[in-house]
Amino acid sequence: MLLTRGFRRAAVPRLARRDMCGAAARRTTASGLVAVAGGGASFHDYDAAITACVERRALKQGRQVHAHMVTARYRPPVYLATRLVIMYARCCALDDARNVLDGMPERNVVSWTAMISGYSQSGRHVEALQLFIRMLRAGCKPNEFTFATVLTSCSGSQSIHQVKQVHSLVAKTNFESHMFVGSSLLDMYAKAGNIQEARRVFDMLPERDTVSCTAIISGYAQLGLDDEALDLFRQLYSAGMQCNYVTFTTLLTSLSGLASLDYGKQVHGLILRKELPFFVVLQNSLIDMYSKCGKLLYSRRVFDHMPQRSAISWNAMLMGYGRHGIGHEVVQLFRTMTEEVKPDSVTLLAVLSGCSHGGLVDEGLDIFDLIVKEQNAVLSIGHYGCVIDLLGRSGRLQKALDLIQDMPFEPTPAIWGSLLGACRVHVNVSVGEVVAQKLLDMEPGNAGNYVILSNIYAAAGMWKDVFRVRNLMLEKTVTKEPGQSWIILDKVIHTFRSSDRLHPRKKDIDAKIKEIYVDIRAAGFVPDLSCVLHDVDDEQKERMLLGHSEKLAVTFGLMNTPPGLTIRVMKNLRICVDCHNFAKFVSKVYGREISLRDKNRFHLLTDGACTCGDYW
DNA sequence: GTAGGGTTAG
Repeated sequence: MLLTRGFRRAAVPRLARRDMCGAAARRTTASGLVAVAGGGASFHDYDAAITACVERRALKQGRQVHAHMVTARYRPPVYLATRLVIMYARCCALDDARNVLDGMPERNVVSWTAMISGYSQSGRHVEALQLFIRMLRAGCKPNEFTFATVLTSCSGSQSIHQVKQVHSLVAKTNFESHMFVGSSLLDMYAKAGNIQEARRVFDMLPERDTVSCTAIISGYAQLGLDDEALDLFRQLYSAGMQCNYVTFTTLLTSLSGLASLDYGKQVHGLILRKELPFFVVLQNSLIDMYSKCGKLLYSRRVFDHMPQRSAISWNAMLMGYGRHGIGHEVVQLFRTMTEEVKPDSVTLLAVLSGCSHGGLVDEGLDIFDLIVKEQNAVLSIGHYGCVIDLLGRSGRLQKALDLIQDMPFEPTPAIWGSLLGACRVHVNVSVGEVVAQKLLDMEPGNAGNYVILSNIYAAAGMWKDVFRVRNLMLEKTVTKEPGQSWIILDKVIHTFRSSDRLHPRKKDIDAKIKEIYVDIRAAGFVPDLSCVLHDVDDEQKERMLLGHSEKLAVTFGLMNTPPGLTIRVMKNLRICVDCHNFAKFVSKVYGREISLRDKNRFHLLTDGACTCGDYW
């Protein structure tokens, strides 16, 4: 039989077979398949041919082998039919795989699992789970392979109630402590947001490998528990964990969140020393990490040295420039990008938001028009949000309002919020009132909206309305996500919350902040009392403003770093107007550069001015 | 024979 010419399977040890099949396949598929057309092939011929197709993801040849079986009226035994399912599934021909599976008179656990895995790997998680249920109904007992696959689909489909059911099945069959099943299981819990349960599964694993360790670290990272992710990494690393590029990629995500430049550099060094082969994903993480740590030049260095880049690499770099308010670099890099790679929807988002943050209104709008016209791009509400931001920033508030009403999405509070912010900057009462009304209806408990509306009235000198709105606000119960700021000194993270009493050097900080206050008031600083949401007298408001977390962090930085060094402070929310102004004065009076990273962007404050141009 | 963790944006 020419199909497997020069290759005798029985003589080959099992372990070597896979490679031999590959080699045999390369030698035989092209000529062998043609030669086989006339004669009857045996089990071994079919097996070798299918194996070759699986290895090479050769769908066309696979179909030929399958067709050959049909014409030869060869009824494949369970083993061979299963191999066909695997072949089709690996080649992403899921419907063909399913046809073979459905046509099988008998199925075993491998056939079912291969099909489930096919669905799972193509992201068709619901179908994967449905098939798993059919498998159980058919009386087939799942094994560790099945569970590892099904659990992946559980995290993918985010069906919380199925999670528990599958888990209890896993526990019943004693696969909970199987390495693959266990890491799938903990990953599933982590992705469902239940990190405690994920940790419990992880702690119960009798053995741990790189994947299970990475999975649990990634669990913390995905939930934004960056501190915990870093801690756990350090713990596992000193206990001898082996890292690979996925581990580092995950870890870098958390370091980006923390903006921990020192650790970031250290991990980068670790990666270089390991002499890992080139991975685009890992380099992308490095670009993002340096950009979120405020070191855009390092990002660019990584970017420039990449032998290959994906769209994500470009996007990460574009977002970096945008985050730092360097609009012209965004536009320039975008132009270079279009010569090399096809931009995707995230690219457009990056460019638009970059133009907005960098103040390049017309450029941003031009690019938007161009892309919409030329590329028939699929636009998300995020894209509209950016354009509304651009229009708002340039003062074209009515146009922005029209766009909100015309766009094919229901506007979200974030969309209205961005326009309301623009109304405050450009003091537009008429549009502001319309927008605010929408927002107050949608989220009556959000104090921020009342504050901005009252600020608009105040800027327009409409004091009666100011009081009306503030009274309205006090009637509603308001909850706010607690703001916190942090600064990293000597690899120690110092976190501050508003009016924090927990820091061990609280007294020193208080004394220093009062000293600063005197200095900057003398230089012309005026506190913005409208930033205080509570109904208290002005003196109390001033005191509360001084308790804001970003001021505490900046003060702590001023106390503990030598002159000339940039003070780098991070905040989990958008920075407050009064604190922004405070930082401006500090930068001027003390001649210190201050870098403030808020939820959306960097503010680099030098000599009393900020790179955001006071619009954020 | 079938299996687990990862990058930009939100």
